[in-house]
Amino acid sequence: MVKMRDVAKLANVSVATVSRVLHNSETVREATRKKVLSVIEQLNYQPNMLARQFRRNETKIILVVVPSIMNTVFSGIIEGIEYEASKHGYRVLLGNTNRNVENEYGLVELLKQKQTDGMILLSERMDADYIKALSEEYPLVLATAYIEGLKVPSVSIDNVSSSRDAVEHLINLGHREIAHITGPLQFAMSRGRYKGYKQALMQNNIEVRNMLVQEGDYTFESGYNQMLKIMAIEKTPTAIFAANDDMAMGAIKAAKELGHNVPTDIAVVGFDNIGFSSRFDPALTTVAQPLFEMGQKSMNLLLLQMQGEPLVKSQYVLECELIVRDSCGGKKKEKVLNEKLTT
Amino acid sequence: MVKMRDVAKLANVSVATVSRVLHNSETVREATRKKVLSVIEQLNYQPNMLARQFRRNETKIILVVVPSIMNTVFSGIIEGIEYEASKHGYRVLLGNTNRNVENEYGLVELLKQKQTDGMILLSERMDADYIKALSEEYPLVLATAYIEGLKVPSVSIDNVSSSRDAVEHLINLGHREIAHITGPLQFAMSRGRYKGYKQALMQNNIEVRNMLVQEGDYTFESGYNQMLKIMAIEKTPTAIFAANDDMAMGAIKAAKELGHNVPTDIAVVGFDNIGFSSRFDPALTTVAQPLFEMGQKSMNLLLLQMQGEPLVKSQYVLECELIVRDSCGGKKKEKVLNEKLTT
DNA sequence: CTGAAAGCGCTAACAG
DNA sequence: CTGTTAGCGCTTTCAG
Repeated sequence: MVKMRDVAKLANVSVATVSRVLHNSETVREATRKKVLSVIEQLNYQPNMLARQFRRNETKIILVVVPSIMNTVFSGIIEGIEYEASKHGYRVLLGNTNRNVENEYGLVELLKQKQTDGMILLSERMDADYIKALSEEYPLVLATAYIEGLKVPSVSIDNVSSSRDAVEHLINLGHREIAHITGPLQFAMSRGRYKGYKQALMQNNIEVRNMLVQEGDYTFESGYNQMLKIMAIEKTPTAIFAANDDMAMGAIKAAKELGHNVPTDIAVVGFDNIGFSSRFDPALTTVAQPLFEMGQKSMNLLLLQMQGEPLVKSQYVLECELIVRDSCGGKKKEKVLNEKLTT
Repeated sequence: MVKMRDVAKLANVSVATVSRVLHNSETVREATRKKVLSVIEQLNYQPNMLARQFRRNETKIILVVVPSIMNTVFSGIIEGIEYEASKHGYRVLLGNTNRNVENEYGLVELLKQKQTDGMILLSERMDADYIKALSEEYPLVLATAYIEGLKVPSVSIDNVSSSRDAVEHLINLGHREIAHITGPLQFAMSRGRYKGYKQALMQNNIEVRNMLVQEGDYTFESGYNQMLKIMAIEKTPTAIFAANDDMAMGAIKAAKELGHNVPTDIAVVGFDNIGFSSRFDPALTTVAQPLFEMGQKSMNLLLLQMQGEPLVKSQYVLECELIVRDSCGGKKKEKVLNEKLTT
């Protein structure tokens, strides 16, 4: 392996000069720089990054911890992170936890051992106090997840108000019997979306009926199953608000199987605007999170920390947008495929 | 930052001994080991991995280059890779290229600069000769992709025979007018699947009609558009074989919009068995790749290379399986949700 | 503008 | 079984 010494020797300069050339230091005579560069080319010299990282004690790599890589919500955020990171000379690597906390703790080691300069967490499985402590010692940002009460730098959405908006849309369409399929209620996110649902009903003087609220686990199957349960009760609802798109689609599948038409018999609204929601039949009305922007914001927050800046504001909440498609009957059936679809 | 010297000093031993304890060397007296370990705990010592990596010239990290993270095919393979990697003390990091060759070349730098011990490529965008040269110098495995003629270690499926099987299934159901929506034909994968389609027809004395073959680009939209084209020709087909599930679903959407029923009017078969294929309406008949196994195999091939073993066999082709669901009418409509769905 | 030299923290001979 | 010590390749003062 050709190293800096070899370059220096052949170029008749010192290793220090080679190093300077490599870092575009201003204090190198043009002729010297040219000579060094040509020798670098000639020898096909590649700096040993391990040595550099060791010496500088930084890697220029940031780690994004994802609970699952096959989820368009995460990939959307990651795109924003990558965009912003590359602008600032950082490389993004992903650590997949497969929704396993153990793996999450394992990846944190990379941070502690300085193998990555900073970390963005796209989940909230780890112990809150642990995360808090970690964030005091290392550059860390929570995206989507947000720990109530803890001042850990984070970027999230307002689950409550965006759910409220979604449900209000249904109310405005004339629905009064609206069911809700929640996510697991141990997650703040699920509770937030549930809360928004209740607020919308209450603000419109609609009674919240417990029977109409069923807890799913964010999977398609749970949406399907909870929908069957909901449709088995005496006074069936005319609309469903599911806490995510997967469950919304499961619910629609169940409704169809029971012989109901969506949206004419039952209107459905989801949450997340996953890639498939526009392709589903019927195309799903859903709440879109500003994923790219969340990624950017997270990365910026992380950069500030890595630069040692004091964070004036460390918790950001971004706006969601309700995407009205066919599943809620809120707009006339029109030609599909007229919006940009992501795969 | 507490370092080995600090531990050594407090434990009254040399740094060498601390290092030995850290590496479970047998040649340390139990008492000494205990003492060192307790001091490590007491000081909350974390070895500086950058130093270790630099010194040992290895990172124990392998990099998986993915063209897109929101693709269940890739995530399936990655799971297999991770499973096998962790068994052998390696950590897996993902590099997302967003289907951009530039990014791919950029990630290769990590390998060249020794920031990762090996690399698994889940794509084939880079120049074949470049990959070949790279693989001669560094541990490298191609998964799914496979470069015709080049002896780069790879794990793939037989696109030709698995497509042939899929199309033969349609033929066995009585179809003789079978259309094919291909992927971009500059990819060997697309050509392979196309070839399998033709072989199936020819082996059954069915004429291959050019009009029935349309080139898509693996997106849902292209499946939709090509299907519209296909259904516009005079003698419309009774079955469609799409080169992937996304296009198959797009085709089904088009068929539905044209007033055709799937599968009674038109049977559809896809390829990949992506997560959504079982949830689609109708559930999609498709070719499942042995993703997990492919991941395992790739990682094993990589491990052999990293251990400097000579590869006796470097190219592996694994078997696919045809999953018969509702979209081809090949089995009676039955209760859904009876198979394990992945999200 | 350039060179000499001192390490960064750890590992691995080698010597005891 | 344990300690001493020489670097790994690079960056970065400090002199010149």
